Amino acid sequence: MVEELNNPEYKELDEETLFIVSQTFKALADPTRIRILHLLFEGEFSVNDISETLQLRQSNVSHQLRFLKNLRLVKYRRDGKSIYYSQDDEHVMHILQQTINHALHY
Amino acid sequence: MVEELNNPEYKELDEETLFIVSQTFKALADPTRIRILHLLFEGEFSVNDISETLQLRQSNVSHQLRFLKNLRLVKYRRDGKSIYYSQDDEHVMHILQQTINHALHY
DNA sequence: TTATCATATGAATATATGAACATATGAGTA
DNA sequence: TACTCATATGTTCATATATTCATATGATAA
Repeated sequence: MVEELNNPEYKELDEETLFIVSQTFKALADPTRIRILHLLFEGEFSVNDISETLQLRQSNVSHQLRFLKNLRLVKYRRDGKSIYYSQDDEHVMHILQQTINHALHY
Repeated sequence: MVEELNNPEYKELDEETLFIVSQTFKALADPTRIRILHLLFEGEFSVNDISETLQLRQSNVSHQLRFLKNLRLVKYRRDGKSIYYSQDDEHVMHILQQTINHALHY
């Protein structure tokens, strides 16, 4: 049997997986997006709600939401003139929650 | 009782937590660092091992390891002329593993 | 149908990041 | 001690990213 430390059979991650994983973490790597997702733990919010609660420019919020929407981390629905955003990826939100808790307790 | 969507009691994350969390995810948000950490699932490797296995410049590996070391995601020990790196944060490595598996199955 | 309001988009800019090269460092060993 | 080798560091460059301002879009309500 071959030694683990010198294992010639090591299988690298394929490029697509690498891309998906890095993109996922990139979404969580920015303080503004973390603040938005953290707010969405509480429920559903319009762009304006988010903008006012977090004191961020409307366009900034909109740009970040587009990013999160492209990765399917959030979903939205229209109600009247407003568009309400909410979380749409349990797995990623769980990881965020875990990591926040981890950070809070150290 | 106040409506959830308009909750005046919402507690934002404090700045330090926000920083730690974003830094942690930043470490995992780059394909090169993911490849290095993924390799470290297999055990302990010298800078040269990593450089050769992953076909990366020595200085690039060294820079990335410093980043990971600053966040205490890896540790090292010297043996002879080489320095061997290994994982040093179970929690983060677990999250990486989870997310890789998640990506692989979708 | 038109006006209005909420949201999205585009362009510009400042900053952050990743990778490369050249070279310094410093422990091990001859 | 002096040399060598593995690793670390400083600098530079190209690219990516976050944010802002100005404006477009498009659905709703008058």
